[in-house]
Amino acid sequence: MATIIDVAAKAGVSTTTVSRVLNDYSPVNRTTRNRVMEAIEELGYHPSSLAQGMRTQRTRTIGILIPTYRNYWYAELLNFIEQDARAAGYLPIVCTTEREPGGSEHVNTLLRRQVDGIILCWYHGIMTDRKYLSKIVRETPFVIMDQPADGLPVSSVYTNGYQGVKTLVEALIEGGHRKIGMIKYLAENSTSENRFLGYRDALREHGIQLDPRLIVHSDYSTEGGQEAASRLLASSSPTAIITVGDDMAIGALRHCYEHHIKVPRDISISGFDDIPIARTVIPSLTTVAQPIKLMAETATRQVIRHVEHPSARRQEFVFETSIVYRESTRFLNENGTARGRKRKKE
Amino acid sequence: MATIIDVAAKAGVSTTTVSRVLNDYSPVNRTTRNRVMEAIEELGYHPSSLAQGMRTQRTRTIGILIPTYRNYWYAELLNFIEQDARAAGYLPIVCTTEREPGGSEHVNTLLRRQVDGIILCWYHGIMTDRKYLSKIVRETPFVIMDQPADGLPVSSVYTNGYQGVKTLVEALIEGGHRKIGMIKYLAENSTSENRFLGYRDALREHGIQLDPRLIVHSDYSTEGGQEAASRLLASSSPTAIITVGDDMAIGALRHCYEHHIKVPRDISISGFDDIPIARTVIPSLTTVAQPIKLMAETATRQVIRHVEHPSARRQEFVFETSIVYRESTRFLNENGTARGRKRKKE
DNA sequence: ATGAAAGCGCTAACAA
DNA sequence: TTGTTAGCGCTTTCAT
Repeated sequence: MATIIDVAAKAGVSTTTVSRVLNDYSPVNRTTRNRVMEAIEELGYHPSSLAQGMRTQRTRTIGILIPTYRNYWYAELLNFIEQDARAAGYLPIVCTTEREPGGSEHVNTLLRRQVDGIILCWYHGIMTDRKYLSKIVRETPFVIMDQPADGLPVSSVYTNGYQGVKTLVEALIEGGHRKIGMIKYLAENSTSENRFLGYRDALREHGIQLDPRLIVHSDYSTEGGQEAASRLLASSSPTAIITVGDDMAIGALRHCYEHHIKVPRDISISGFDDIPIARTVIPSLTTVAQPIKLMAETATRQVIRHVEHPSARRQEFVFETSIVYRESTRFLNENGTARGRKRKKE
Repeated sequence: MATIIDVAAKAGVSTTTVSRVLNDYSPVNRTTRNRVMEAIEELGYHPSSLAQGMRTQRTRTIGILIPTYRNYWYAELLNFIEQDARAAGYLPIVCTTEREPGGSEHVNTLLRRQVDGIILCWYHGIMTDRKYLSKIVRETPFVIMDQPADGLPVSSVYTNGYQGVKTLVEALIEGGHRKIGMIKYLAENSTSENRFLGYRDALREHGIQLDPRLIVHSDYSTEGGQEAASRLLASSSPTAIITVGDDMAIGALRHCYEHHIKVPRDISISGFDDIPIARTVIPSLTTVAQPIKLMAETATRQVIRHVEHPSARRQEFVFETSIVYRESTRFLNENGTARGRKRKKE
């Protein structure tokens, strides 16, 4: 690979001048500039990001920590983050934490690479080492997604899952459902837990007793959802099942199909996230949608802002959800049907 | 961030010694080593990959070029590649090319970052600039996935899609299907085209005339598949539809559902890839499976091999597919049913 | 067993 | 408008 020295030699100027042309600052004579440009062209020269990073102490990379690529929600998120980061001249470097839930290992990997900032999609088990985390966030701009910052001096971007699920469950109750099953994730995962609390409070406010047999745990996977639905239906007979993730809901659809339980005739099913395939599965999935594009944009913009203005105020961004009613749910009475019809639907 | 100088100062040794401890070469006195380790620990020191990369001209990163994250096949691939790369001490850096099909822009981005090697998932439109590509592959280890190297001095990893589709179509024909629709991608995309040729030859060898109304084009997306199915069924009435990608097949399932065409009773549908959700969709999808884990492993191993042994011979790895029969296809006669039953099934 | 010093490719004071 | 020079943090001869 050609270096700046080669270019300088070829153009008959100093490396400084080449650098000036490259970075387009301070006046450079037109003819000199042209000579340099030509040399760059001919040599197929591209400045080394490594050397630039060493010198400027800025790499124009941001690290992204997600649990896995194998989840439409994160795929979608990455898609938008990459788009926005690129537009701002940054390159995202992604680490998945699925296999090493500790996470601090990955943060180190990113830090060693001198990433300028990190977007952390929290997850159960990850970064439980708060002492470590609270030290790191002082040195590197951080944005936490999916969870509140919880005292850490970082910006955070997440959704009001509590209200989303609560609204959905209220609609189901008003639609005549009383026995509503819940497939959730571990209580330690506050994202899942908040969604669960929305479910609990909706029931409570409608005077419905919480039935432990209607609550089962699972991971966020399709297989997990399928298996959880089987457990749920073995021990109780809900008229509706809600889940804290679309993948699990899709798994539940599959379980019902295999056991000749018609959705939504025999049972209503809903998810959370509104991943792209939610509208394609059969039947299409009622779900609580997060404004993912906006969230990605906010997180990216925010982390870059902190990089470029270290003293910028840390902020918390909480987005509201919207319920998307599709084929997988139905209301059991006139009232519910009527209310359902009034809602956003497709 | 603490530097090696800070560590050296704290431990009362030279930076050379610290480096020796870090890289674990040449004898270092036990007590000295311990002092250094302590200093490293106390300072929370991690060597800068940037500085290491500058000095050694090796960054232990590999660049991955894929069209998009929003496709289960690539998500799956990334998952395995990351796993294998990490195990070998390399960090993958992913660029998606969806929005800039030219691709060379992205290769430059990666090259500037001094990636040690690149895994390129070819795609229609990407890297049509062969002159550029043929220059680059001489400087940086490359592995091309999904396509043959086609004269370029690089290793390649792909599947015999021709044979996979041919076998599937033959089974369908023997199962009584005569009018078989095909949803493919552009002819310029050799991956899609090879799969198409398998279809064409299977028909030809069974004396079935190729009917242009049975062949429609689409992108690799779910929406595209849905829309393509609608076009296909508007102009002809196949008893089966095969596609060159699972996403498109899932879209086709959706189209049929919306138009009360029962799968597989009224029409059989199949995909290609065997993405994880193929077994979950309703009905579950018959598809041509690629040995993705093995392919990811091979590509990763191969690119690292070229990095570490520049003179290593370039190789071509062609994998065979296997047909996974699921619920979305049926045979129209005894013969087909019998043959179908004998096949790998789940 | 340890250290001094050069240099990887670039940028930014400072000088001219 | 252009060039000289120092130095970012590390590794690696070459001495000692």
